Amino acid sequence: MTVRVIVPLVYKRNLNYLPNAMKRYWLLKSEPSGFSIDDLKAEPNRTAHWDGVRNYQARNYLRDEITKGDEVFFYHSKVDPPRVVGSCVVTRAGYPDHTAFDPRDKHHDPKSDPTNPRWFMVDIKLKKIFKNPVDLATLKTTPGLEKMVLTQKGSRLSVQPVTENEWRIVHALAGEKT
DNA sequence: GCCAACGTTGGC
DNA sequence: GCCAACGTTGGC
Repeated sequence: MTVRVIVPLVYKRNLNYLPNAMKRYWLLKSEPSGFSIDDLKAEPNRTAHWDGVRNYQARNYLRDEITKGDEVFFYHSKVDPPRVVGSCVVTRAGYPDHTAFDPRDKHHDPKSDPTNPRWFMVDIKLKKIFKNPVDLATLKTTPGLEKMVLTQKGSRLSVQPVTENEWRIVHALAGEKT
């Protein structure tokens, strides 16, 4: 009898190398005029790839940190009021953003090529559209969210980490269960 | 639509 | 490697 043991050899995360490593939390910004949470809802299997990020810090999170099973807030920017509108789960960890290779694409980047991709994306699946979205002004005045990346002055990172406590507080503000 | 805050580029 | 100029983000 042959017993096969499949051992994952490489984990994307340097620090959390156990299979049951605690999941982490993130926030993704999108202008709803381009891609809204309702657009995500309309996608097959309510799942989409998060393409078009062209900022190195955000890219590093997408490529190196965010992994399957992590949870993310969906945030609508450039609307009044800007607000957290729902939550999603990551269904695929970082992989090359193919839109960078396409000369006809809005986000084309000739410096990224398939043999050495510069930009990455993840897949997310819609979990919940909040009945009561949480607007930025509320986040900025809520105790416990003083250090949240989103509430910092001048913060414009479109992919950002969220602590577990921030995750809980924002859900409480939305009247949602975590 | 304005513009402050950021991030990137490129001359030197 | 500095930093001025430029481009972008995103609240307001």
